[in-house]
Amino acid sequence: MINPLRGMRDLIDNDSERYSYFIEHCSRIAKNYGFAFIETPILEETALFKRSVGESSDIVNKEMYQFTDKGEHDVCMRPEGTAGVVRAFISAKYDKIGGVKRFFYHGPMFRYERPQKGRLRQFHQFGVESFGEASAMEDANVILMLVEIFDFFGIRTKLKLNSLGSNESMRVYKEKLVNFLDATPGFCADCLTRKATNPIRVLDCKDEHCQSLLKDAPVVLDFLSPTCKKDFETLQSVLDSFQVHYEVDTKLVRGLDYYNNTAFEFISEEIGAQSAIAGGGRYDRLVEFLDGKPTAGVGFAMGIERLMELIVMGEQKREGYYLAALCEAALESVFSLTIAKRKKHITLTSYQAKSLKAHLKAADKALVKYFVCIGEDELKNGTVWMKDLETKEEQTLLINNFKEKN
RNA sequence: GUGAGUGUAGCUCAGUUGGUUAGAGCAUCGGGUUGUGGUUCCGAGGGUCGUGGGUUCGAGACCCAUCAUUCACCCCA
Repeated sequence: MINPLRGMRDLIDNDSERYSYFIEHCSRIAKNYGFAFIETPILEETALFKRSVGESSDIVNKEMYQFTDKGEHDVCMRPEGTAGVVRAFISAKYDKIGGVKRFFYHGPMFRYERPQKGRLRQFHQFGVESFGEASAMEDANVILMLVEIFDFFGIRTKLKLNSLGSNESMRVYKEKLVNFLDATPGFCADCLTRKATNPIRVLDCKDEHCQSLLKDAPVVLDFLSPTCKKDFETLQSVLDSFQVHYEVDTKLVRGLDYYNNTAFEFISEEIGAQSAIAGGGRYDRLVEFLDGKPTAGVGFAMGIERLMELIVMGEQKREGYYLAALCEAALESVFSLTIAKRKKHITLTSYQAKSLKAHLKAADKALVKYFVCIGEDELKNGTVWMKDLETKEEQTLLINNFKEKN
């Protein structure tokens, strides 16, 4: 028997239903917010991710499904969605045209990691990217959209918010932080390596001792320029006005290099250690990184598998017909009735003549609303016998009347 | 990449200190005399006990290896 690869799962039965339910309503909400569907290739040039996600990130360093294809191209299965959408934005020359463009996407992402609860090698994200709108109102806009999505699905979340500032202020901040780390002994081994590779990652170390040492560390927000500071205040006041609860967490840093200013993360406490269910922020320099004209950008991505654990589906209601033959002679007309009924309704049938009881059992299990059968009596009279499996009402009607019935 | 736990029927699991033909519940299928489902009663099918080696008169139980899986670290959605 061939099993799926490690960390890869089939979307089947209950899961596939929840998946399409999730996509359906996220798409609807995204469209209402002015976003249009985009689908980009799963396979891209490796350079795209190296330049956008960043060489210092673990995603690029050790988690990419990277290989050389038959044409000797260095390619990679996308580990996240933003890079591809930005590339598509530039490929379509929208950076040159200017104006505002908003996209939403969903689909599989690939990271070669050790699987655990809420973490797969092939997983799915739903995300949005907004281009050309520099106002902090747009940051608020995408956050409000997430809030609406979580409200719709009845998912309880916590929102964490931070501002990373501009490129320059971040550079100054990192310097100060490294100075602080150098002057403070006692950080764990992981933190010491982070200090060299990506010092701001020290801030979200889970080690309690490290966290206590960080009490006196410099804080990003203190380094913001007046405009960045004002933008962050605007964002907060909009969220306040919509009664969106959030916590400013100056230790929130994102693992991807392209973020500036607003960074945010939605957390759930009900799904294990991998608690981030959505994350995003502003990336005003990313289009430029990928050879486009400087264009403001902001977006987010949600981890669909993590969210699916939190979605409770309502009870399935009965729907459609089950047509059955009680004797061999009725099989033909049952089948042609079935085909006719399918023009308008979900219609199931069985190709075998069986006892009424056996058919009723099957119809019941299939959760149809109406059971319809033809046996010897009906055949003789040109009728069908119909039972509503919810109300238990029964009736006999002429075949033609049944055909025309809605 | 690191650490710990778990692999017995489609699913959830029993299986005594190693001892005959490996069990239950659920699910599936069939039946309970006349053409009535979800709740009942009876019956049936379904297992190379993850795989490979070893210890033993004898292994589902013990040992080693291997694979898979789960959880956590790392990291992230």
